[in-house]
Amino acid sequence: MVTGTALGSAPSPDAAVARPIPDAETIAALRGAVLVLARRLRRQQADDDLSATEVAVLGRIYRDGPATPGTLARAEHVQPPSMTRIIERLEQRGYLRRDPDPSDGRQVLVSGTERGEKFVEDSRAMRTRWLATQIDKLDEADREALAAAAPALVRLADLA
Amino acid sequence: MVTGTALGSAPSPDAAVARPIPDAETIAALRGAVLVLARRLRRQQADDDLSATEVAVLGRIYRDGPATPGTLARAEHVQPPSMTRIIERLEQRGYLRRDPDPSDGRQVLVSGTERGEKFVEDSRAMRTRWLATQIDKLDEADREALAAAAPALVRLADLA
DNA sequence: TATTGTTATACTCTATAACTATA
DNA sequence: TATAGTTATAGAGTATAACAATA
Repeated sequence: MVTGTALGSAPSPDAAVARPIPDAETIAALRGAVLVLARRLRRQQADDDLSATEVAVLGRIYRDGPATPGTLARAEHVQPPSMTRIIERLEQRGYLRRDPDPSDGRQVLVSGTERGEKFVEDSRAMRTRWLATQIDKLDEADREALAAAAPALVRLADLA
Repeated sequence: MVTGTALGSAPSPDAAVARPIPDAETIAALRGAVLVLARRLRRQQADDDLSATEVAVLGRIYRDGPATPGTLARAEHVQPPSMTRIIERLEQRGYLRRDPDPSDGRQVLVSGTERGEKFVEDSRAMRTRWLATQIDKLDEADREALAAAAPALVRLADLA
Protein backbone atom coordinates (compact mmCIF):
# COMPACT_ATOMS: atom_id res chain seq x y z
CA MET A 1 0.00 0.00 0.00
CA VAL A 2 2.87 2.26 0.68
CA THR A 3 4.37 1.43 -2.68
CA GLY A 4 2.00 1.42 -5.60
CA THR A 5 2.74 4.32 -7.89
CA ALA A 6 5.40 5.50 -5.51
CA LEU A 7 7.71 2.84 -6.81
CA GLY A 8 10.83 4.46 -8.09
CA SER A 9 11.09 5.27 -11.74
CA ALA A 10 14.52 3.67 -11.38
CA PRO A 11 16.23 4.23 -14.67
CA SER A 12 19.09 2.24 -13.26
CA PRO A 13 19.94 -0.90 -15.21
CA ASP A 14 20.22 -3.22 -12.23
CA ALA A 15 16.96 -2.24 -10.65
CA ALA A 16 16.71 -5.41 -8.66
CA VAL A 17 15.24 -3.48 -5.75
CA ALA A 18 13.00 -0.59 -6.68
CA ARG A 19 12.66 1.81 -3.77
CA PRO A 20 9.62 3.95 -3.38
CA ILE A 21 10.18 7.66 -3.69
CA PRO A 22 10.32 8.91 -1.12
CA ASP A 23 11.33 5.85 0.87
CA ALA A 24 10.00 5.03 4.32
CA GLU A 25 12.93 6.56 6.12
CA THR A 26 12.59 9.82 4.24
CA ILE A 27 8.90 9.92 5.03
CA ALA A 28 9.63 9.43 8.71
CA ALA A 29 12.15 12.25 8.58
CA LEU A 30 9.65 14.46 6.81
CA ARG A 31 7.07 13.73 9.43
CA GLY A 32 9.41 14.60 12.30
CA ALA A 33 10.59 17.79 10.67
CA VAL A 34 7.05 18.97 9.98
CA LEU A 35 6.03 18.41 13.59
CA VAL A 36 9.00 20.29 15.02
CA LEU A 37 8.67 23.12 12.52
CA ALA A 38 4.98 23.54 13.22
CA ARG A 39 5.67 23.70 16.94
CA ARG A 40 8.28 26.38 16.40
CA LEU A 41 6.04 28.35 14.04
CA ARG A 42 3.23 28.31 16.56
CA ARG A 43 5.39 29.52 19.38
CA GLN A 44 7.12 32.09 17.25
CA GLN A 45 3.99 33.96 16.36
CA ALA A 46 2.61 34.03 19.86
CA ASP A 47 4.04 37.54 19.79
CA ASP A 48 0.93 39.12 18.47
CA ASP A 49 -2.50 38.17 19.43
CA LEU A 50 -3.60 35.79 16.70
CA SER A 51 -2.90 32.10 16.47
CA ALA A 52 -1.29 30.46 13.50
CA THR A 53 -4.54 28.98 12.29
CA GLU A 54 -6.40 32.23 12.71
CA VAL A 55 -3.93 33.98 10.48
CA ALA A 56 -4.13 31.16 7.98
CA VAL A 57 -7.91 31.50 7.81
CA LEU A 58 -7.73 35.23 7.44
CA GLY A 59 -5.12 34.94 4.72
CA ARG A 60 -7.23 32.40 2.90
CA ILE A 61 -10.25 34.67 2.87
CA TYR A 62 -8.25 37.52 1.45
CA ARG A 63 -6.64 35.25 -1.09
CA ASP A 64 -9.68 33.28 -2.22
CA GLY A 65 -12.59 35.55 -1.29
CA PRO A 66 -15.60 35.07 0.97
CA ALA A 67 -16.43 31.56 2.08
CA THR A 68 -18.71 29.65 4.41
CA PRO A 69 -17.47 28.35 7.77
CA GLY A 70 -17.86 24.79 6.52
CA THR A 71 -15.71 25.40 3.48
CA LEU A 72 -13.06 27.03 5.61
CA ALA A 73 -13.09 24.16 8.08
CA ARG A 74 -12.55 21.65 5.30
CA ALA A 75 -9.81 23.75 3.76
CA GLU A 76 -7.88 24.07 7.00
CA HIS A 77 -8.67 20.55 8.11
CA VAL A 78 -10.24 21.52 11.38
CA GLN A 79 -13.66 20.54 12.66
CA PRO A 80 -16.57 22.98 12.26
CA PRO A 81 -16.75 23.99 15.92
CA SER A 82 -13.08 24.89 15.83
CA MET A 83 -13.70 27.07 12.81
CA THR A 84 -16.61 28.73 14.58
CA ARG A 85 -14.27 29.83 17.34
CA ILE A 86 -11.61 31.01 14.95
CA ILE A 87 -14.13 33.08 13.03
CA GLU A 88 -15.51 34.42 16.30
CA ARG A 89 -12.17 35.78 17.36
CA LEU A 90 -11.45 37.28 13.97
CA GLU A 91 -14.86 38.90 13.88
CA GLN A 92 -14.41 40.36 17.37
CA ARG A 93 -11.26 42.04 16.14
CA GLY A 94 -13.08 43.43 13.17
CA TYR A 95 -10.96 41.50 10.71
CA LEU A 96 -13.92 39.85 9.07
CA ARG A 97 -17.69 39.74 9.20
CA ARG A 98 -20.41 37.14 8.99
CA ASP A 99 -23.44 37.69 6.78
CA PRO A 100 -26.40 35.37 6.45
CA ASP A 101 -26.79 33.84 3.02
CA PRO A 102 -30.06 35.31 1.67
CA SER A 103 -30.88 32.23 -0.37
CA ASP A 104 -30.18 29.64 2.32
CA GLY A 105 -30.84 30.64 5.88
CA ARG A 106 -28.61 27.91 7.25
CA GLN A 107 -25.52 29.23 5.64
CA VAL A 108 -23.25 32.07 6.60
CA LEU A 109 -20.86 33.94 4.39
CA VAL A 110 -17.62 35.05 5.94
CA SER A 111 -15.98 38.03 4.27
CA GLY A 112 -12.98 40.19 4.95
CA THR A 113 -13.05 43.79 6.10
CA GLU A 114 -10.78 46.64 5.24
CA ARG A 115 -9.21 46.45 8.63
CA GLY A 116 -8.58 42.74 8.17
CA GLU A 117 -6.98 43.34 4.83
CA LYS A 118 -4.65 45.86 6.34
CA PHE A 119 -3.77 43.43 9.07
CA VAL A 120 -3.01 40.68 6.59
CA GLU A 121 -0.80 42.95 4.57
CA ASP A 122 1.04 44.24 7.59
CA SER A 123 1.43 40.95 9.32
CA ARG A 124 2.39 38.67 6.49
CA ALA A 125 5.91 40.00 6.26
CA MET A 126 6.26 39.86 10.02
CA ARG A 127 4.92 36.35 10.22
CA THR A 128 7.09 34.97 7.52
CA ARG A 129 10.11 36.89 8.74
CA TRP A 130 11.11 34.37 11.30
CA LEU A 131 10.83 31.50 8.87
CA ALA A 132 12.63 33.50 6.22
CA THR A 133 15.44 34.18 8.66
CA GLN A 134 15.73 30.51 9.46
CA ILE A 135 15.73 29.49 5.82
CA ASP A 136 18.37 32.06 5.16
CA LYS A 137 20.72 30.09 7.39
CA LEU A 138 20.60 27.12 5.06
CA ASP A 139 22.90 26.74 2.12
CA GLU A 140 21.76 27.49 -1.38
CA ALA A 141 21.07 23.90 -2.34
CA ASP A 142 18.76 23.46 0.64
CA ARG A 143 16.95 26.69 -0.08
CA GLU A 144 16.45 25.65 -3.66
CA ALA A 145 15.15 22.26 -2.61
CA LEU A 146 12.67 23.91 -0.26
CA ALA A 147 11.49 26.36 -2.88
CA ALA A 148 11.06 23.53 -5.37
CA ALA A 149 9.12 21.40 -2.89
CA ALA A 150 6.83 24.13 -1.56
CA PRO A 151 4.05 23.60 -4.13
CA ALA A 152 4.18 19.85 -3.50
CA LEU A 153 3.88 20.44 0.23
CA VAL A 154 0.91 22.69 -0.32
CA ARG A 155 -0.77 20.06 -2.46
CA LEU A 156 0.04 17.42 0.12
CA ALA A 157 -1.55 19.50 2.87
CA ASP A 158 -4.58 20.18 0.70
CA LEU A 159 -5.38 16.56 -0.12
CA ALA A 160 -8.79 15.40 0.93
CA MET B 1 20.49 37.59 10.20
CA VAL B 2 18.27 38.39 7.28
CA THR B 3 20.47 39.25 4.37
CA GLY B 4 17.57 40.23 2.26
CA THR B 5 18.05 37.39 -0.14
CA ALA B 6 15.10 35.48 1.15
CA LEU B 7 12.86 38.48 1.31
CA GLY B 8 13.93 40.65 -1.57
CA SER B 9 11.63 40.20 -4.47
CA ALA B 10 11.85 42.37 -7.54
CA PRO B 11 9.42 40.53 -9.80
CA SER B 12 11.22 39.83 -13.02
CA PRO B 13 9.57 39.57 -16.44
CA ASP B 14 10.75 36.01 -16.98
CA ALA B 15 8.83 34.64 -14.05
CA ALA B 16 9.03 31.15 -15.51
CA VAL B 17 12.60 30.86 -14.34
CA ALA B 18 12.68 29.24 -10.91
CA ARG B 19 14.24 31.46 -8.31
CA PRO B 20 17.09 29.93 -6.37
CA ILE B 21 15.83 31.30 -3.08
CA PRO B 22 12.26 31.00 -1.87
CA ASP B 23 10.50 34.33 -2.16
CA ALA B 24 8.16 35.67 0.49
CA GLU B 25 5.11 34.14 -1.08
CA THR B 26 6.68 30.72 -1.25
CA ILE B 27 7.72 31.01 2.36
CA ALA B 28 4.19 31.93 3.36
CA ALA B 29 2.88 28.92 1.45
CA LEU B 30 5.44 26.69 3.13
CA ARG B 31 4.38 27.97 6.50
CA GLY B 32 0.72 27.30 5.87
CA ALA B 33 1.34 23.84 4.51
CA VAL B 34 3.51 22.86 7.46
CA LEU B 35 0.85 23.98 9.92
CA VAL B 36 -1.94 22.08 8.22
CA LEU B 37 0.16 18.98 7.73
CA ALA B 38 1.23 18.93 11.36
CA ARG B 39 -2.38 19.20 12.48
CA ARG B 40 -3.34 16.29 10.27
CA LEU B 41 -0.38 14.21 11.41
CA ARG B 42 -1.29 14.76 15.02
CA ARG B 43 -4.87 13.77 14.57
CA GLN B 44 -3.98 10.82 12.42
CA GLN B 45 -1.90 9.11 14.96
CA ALA B 46 -4.29 9.57 17.83
CA ASP B 47 -5.11 5.94 17.06
CA ASP B 48 -2.62 4.52 19.48
CA ASP B 49 -1.83 5.90 22.79
CA LEU B 50 1.25 7.99 22.20
CA SER B 51 1.41 11.54 20.96
CA ALA B 52 3.41 12.63 17.96
CA THR B 53 6.09 14.23 20.08
CA GLU B 54 6.34 11.24 22.35
CA VAL B 55 7.02 9.01 19.39
CA ALA B 56 9.53 11.49 18.05
CA VAL B 57 11.43 11.46 21.35
CA LEU B 58 11.39 7.71 21.53
CA GLY B 59 12.60 7.43 17.96
CA ARG B 60 15.35 9.88 18.63
CA ILE B 61 16.66 7.92 21.56
CA TYR B 62 16.75 4.74 19.54
CA ARG B 63 18.41 6.52 16.67
CA ASP B 64 20.95 8.60 18.56
CA GLY B 65 21.34 6.72 21.83
CA PRO B 66 20.81 7.75 25.47
CA ALA B 67 20.47 11.44 26.23
CA THR B 68 19.63 13.82 29.04
CA PRO B 69 16.20 15.42 29.31
CA GLY B 70 17.71 18.80 28.60
CA THR B 71 19.35 17.63 25.41
CA LEU B 72 16.11 16.06 24.27
CA ALA B 73 14.15 19.21 25.03
CA ARG B 74 16.53 21.28 22.94
CA ALA B 75 16.45 18.77 20.11
CA GLU B 76 12.65 18.71 19.94
CA HIS B 77 12.32 22.39 20.67
CA VAL B 78 10.10 21.98 23.69
CA GLN B 79 10.63 23.41 27.15
CA PRO B 80 12.20 21.21 29.84
CA PRO B 81 8.99 20.68 31.81
CA SER B 82 7.29 19.47 28.68
CA MET B 83 10.07 16.99 28.12
CA THR B 84 9.78 15.81 31.71
CA ARG B 85 6.16 14.91 31.07
CA ILE B 86 6.92 13.19 27.81
CA ILE B 87 9.66 11.11 29.43
CA GLU B 88 7.34 10.32 32.33
CA ARG B 89 4.72 8.82 30.05
CA LEU B 90 7.25 6.85 28.07
CA GLU B 91 8.82 5.56 31.25
CA GLN B 92 5.43 4.51 32.64
CA ARG B 93 4.92 2.42 29.53
CA GLY B 94 8.28 0.81 29.98
CA TYR B 95 9.58 2.22 26.73
CA LEU B 96 12.56 3.92 28.34
CA ARG B 97 14.21 4.37 31.69
CA ARG B 98 15.87 7.15 33.64
CA ASP B 99 19.21 6.60 35.36
CA PRO B 100 21.08 9.12 37.45
CA ASP B 101 24.37 10.23 36.00
CA PRO B 102 27.02 8.91 38.45
CA SER B 103 29.41 11.77 37.77
CA ASP B 104 26.90 14.61 38.03
CA GLY B 105 24.02 14.17 40.41
CA ARG B 106 21.93 16.81 38.71
CA GLN B 107 21.78 15.03 35.45
CA VAL B 108 19.67 12.11 34.34
CA LEU B 109 20.36 9.76 31.49
CA VAL B 110 17.38 8.58 29.52
CA SER B 111 17.86 5.27 27.73
CA GLY B 112 15.71 2.98 25.69
CA THR B 113 14.45 -0.42 26.75
CA GLU B 114 13.94 -3.55 24.74
CA ARG B 115 10.23 -3.07 24.90
CA GLY B 116 10.59 0.46 23.65
CA GLU B 117 12.75 -0.68 20.77
CA LYS B 118 10.13 -3.20 19.76
CA PHE B 119 7.48 -0.50 19.90
CA VAL B 120 9.50 1.83 17.73
CA GLU B 121 10.06 -0.86 15.17
CA ASP B 122 6.44 -1.92 15.12
CA SER B 123 4.99 1.55 15.12
CA ARG B 124 7.18 3.34 12.64
CA ALA B 125 5.62 1.69 9.63
CA MET B 126 2.18 2.28 11.04
CA ARG B 127 2.89 5.89 11.80
CA THR B 128 4.33 6.72 8.45
CA ARG B 129 1.68 4.74 6.60
CA TRP B 130 -0.87 7.49 6.53
CA LEU B 131 1.65 10.04 5.31
CA ALA B 132 2.98 7.58 2.76
CA THR B 133 -0.53 6.98 1.48
CA GLN B 134 -1.09 10.70 1.11
CA ILE B 135 2.21 11.25 -0.67
CA ASP B 136 1.32 8.41 -2.97
CA LYS B 137 -1.55 10.49 -4.29
CA LEU B 138 0.84 13.13 -5.62
CA ASP B 139 2.40 12.89 -9.04
CA GLU B 140 5.94 11.74 -9.50
CA ALA B 141 7.44 15.19 -9.81
CA ASP B 142 5.91 16.24 -6.49
CA ARG B 143 7.09 13.09 -4.77
CA GLU B 144 10.60 13.60 -6.04
CA ALA B 145 10.56 17.22 -4.95
CA LEU B 146 9.50 16.16 -1.47
CA ALA B 147 12.14 13.49 -1.27
CA ALA B 148 14.77 15.96 -2.41
CA ALA B 149 13.67 18.57 0.12
CA ALA B 150 13.35 16.27 3.12
CA PRO B 151 16.95 16.68 4.32
CA ALA B 152 16.63 20.44 3.99
CA LEU B 153 13.43 20.40 6.02
CA VAL B 154 15.12 18.35 8.71
CA ARG B 155 18.00 20.79 8.85
CA LEU B 156 15.55 23.68 8.95
CA ALA B 157 13.71 22.13 11.88
CA ASP B 158 16.99 21.44 13.67
CA LEU B 159 18.36 24.96 13.48
CA ALA B 160 19.12 26.54 16.82
C1' DT C 1 25.61 31.54 42.21
C1' DA C 2 24.58 28.69 38.08
C1' DT C 3 22.73 24.52 36.21
C1' DT C 4 19.63 20.39 35.78
C1' DG C 5 15.58 18.68 36.41
C1' DT C 6 10.96 18.52 38.51
C1' DT C 7 6.36 20.04 40.41
C1' DA C 8 2.45 22.96 40.19
C1' DT C 9 -0.39 25.52 37.47
C1' DA C 10 -2.61 27.60 33.58
C1' DC C 11 -3.45 28.56 28.95
C1' DT C 12 -4.17 27.58 23.89
C1' DC C 13 -5.85 24.78 20.42
C1' DT C 14 -8.79 21.44 18.91
C1' DA C 15 -12.07 17.74 19.31
C1' DT C 16 -16.69 15.31 20.30
C1' DA C 17 -21.44 15.56 21.52
C1' DA C 18 -25.62 17.82 21.77
C1' DC C 19 -28.59 21.49 20.16
C1' DT C 20 -30.94 24.98 16.83
C1' DA C 21 -32.58 26.45 12.64
C1' DT C 22 -33.38 25.89 7.94
C1' DA C 23 -34.08 22.98 3.82
C1' DT D 1 -34.56 13.67 7.45
C1' DA D 2 -30.45 15.97 6.19
C1' DT D 3 -27.46 19.93 6.38
C1' DA D 4 -25.01 24.26 8.29
C1' DG D 5 -23.71 26.24 12.06
C1' DT D 6 -23.30 26.95 17.00
C1' DT D 7 -22.98 26.00 22.08
C1' DA D 8 -21.18 23.33 25.75
C1' DT D 9 -17.74 20.61 27.37
C1' DA D 10 -13.50 18.05 27.59
C1' DG D 11 -8.89 16.72 26.55
C1' DA D 12 -4.24 17.06 24.64
C1' DG D 13 -0.14 19.57 24.39
C1' DT D 14 2.72 22.93 25.86
C1' DA D 15 4.21 26.90 28.48
C1' DT D 16 5.69 29.82 32.63
C1' DA D 17 6.84 30.16 37.41
C1' DA D 18 8.48 28.33 41.51
C1' DC D 19 11.19 24.86 43.70
C1' DA D 20 14.90 21.24 44.91
C1' DA D 21 19.25 19.31 44.42
C1' DT D 22 23.81 19.44 42.90
C1' DA D 23 27.85 21.74 41.06
